[in-house]
Amino acid sequence: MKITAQEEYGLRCLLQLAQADPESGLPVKEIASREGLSPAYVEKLLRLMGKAGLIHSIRGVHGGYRLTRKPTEISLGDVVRALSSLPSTEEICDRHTGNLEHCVHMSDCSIRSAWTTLTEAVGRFMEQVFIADLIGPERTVAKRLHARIETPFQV
Amino acid sequence: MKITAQEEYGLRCLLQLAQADPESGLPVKEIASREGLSPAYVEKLLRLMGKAGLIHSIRGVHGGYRLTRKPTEISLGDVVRALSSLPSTEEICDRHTGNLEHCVHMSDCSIRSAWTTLTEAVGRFMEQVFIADLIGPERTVAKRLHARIETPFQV
DNA sequence: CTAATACTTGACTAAAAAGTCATGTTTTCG
DNA sequence: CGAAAACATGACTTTTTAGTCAAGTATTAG
Repeated sequence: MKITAQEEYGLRCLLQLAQADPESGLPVKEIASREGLSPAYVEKLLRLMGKAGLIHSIRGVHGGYRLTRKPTEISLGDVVRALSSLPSTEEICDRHTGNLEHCVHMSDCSIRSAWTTLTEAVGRFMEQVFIADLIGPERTVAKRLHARIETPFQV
Repeated sequence: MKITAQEEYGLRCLLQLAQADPESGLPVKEIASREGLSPAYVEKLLRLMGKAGLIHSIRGVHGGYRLTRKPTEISLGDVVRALSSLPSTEEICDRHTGNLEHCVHMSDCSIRSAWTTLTEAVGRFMEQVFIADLIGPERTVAKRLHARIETPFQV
């Protein structure tokens, strides 16, 4: 259970766009150099987010990428879904069938309860956090997230 | 952000041990056939959990694997750590440095706040759930987890 | 003491994810 | 109209993760 490379780098690229002038857009090269990534890789990440409708591009000399929506209207969940996927219980059950066609625990699976509980909580978090919330100094952002989502997983 | 195959299958194998007679232990072959996995793969998963000290084995004709601790004393976090790792913020920052030696956001990273918040919540969940909690019918387990962890990520 | 059961290990292969490359298209500046 | 800037894309290579294999060692029943 980890944050994947695509999720991490894709989010960073999107955040660059969110912080750039919304009128002019940002060229791939510029994003790549700001993040220390190869332009080819940044293209690929932007492509994924473009397919998901989060960004669009303008070709030609003064081209570049821009957000299609405001940073207040793009959730962390939107971004992660574009780049890989949020964990979903169905996916786990469908993919992890071992050597058989169906999972042996199909009808009654206690592990499913655990993943569902976890998965739903992670999903809720990701839908409540917006790109706009992630702009600013680290401390400020941390406070903002904690204020928004009080006592996550309270005991 | 997903549950990995190793985490899923490893947990299933451990749960088989938790449900088996603690005196006699369970042979690899038996676990494999109950879960629809290859014996070779089950060996590998058990090896990982053995290294983490969660289980131990007895060789010979009446051998097999057993838990070293009671199911009430093994957390979901213990299992996931043995099989892959819980997401940790340091790991993300160390591994995702792009083409550079250090991450460009080293000194001040707002994304780190988001991953830290999420990561800590997931970690708390995993430490609060024990293998013993996962034994029983799906509905029962679901209720148990929800009762234990009220309104996770409350709005 | 030997055959059968069962764990042990390191090296191997296969599949998926991450990241790159080459080639092409669009737009604008001079 | 070129040349340059910048996006577009499919195929490719590399790396990581998943899963298998072969050749062991330990234990016990007979």
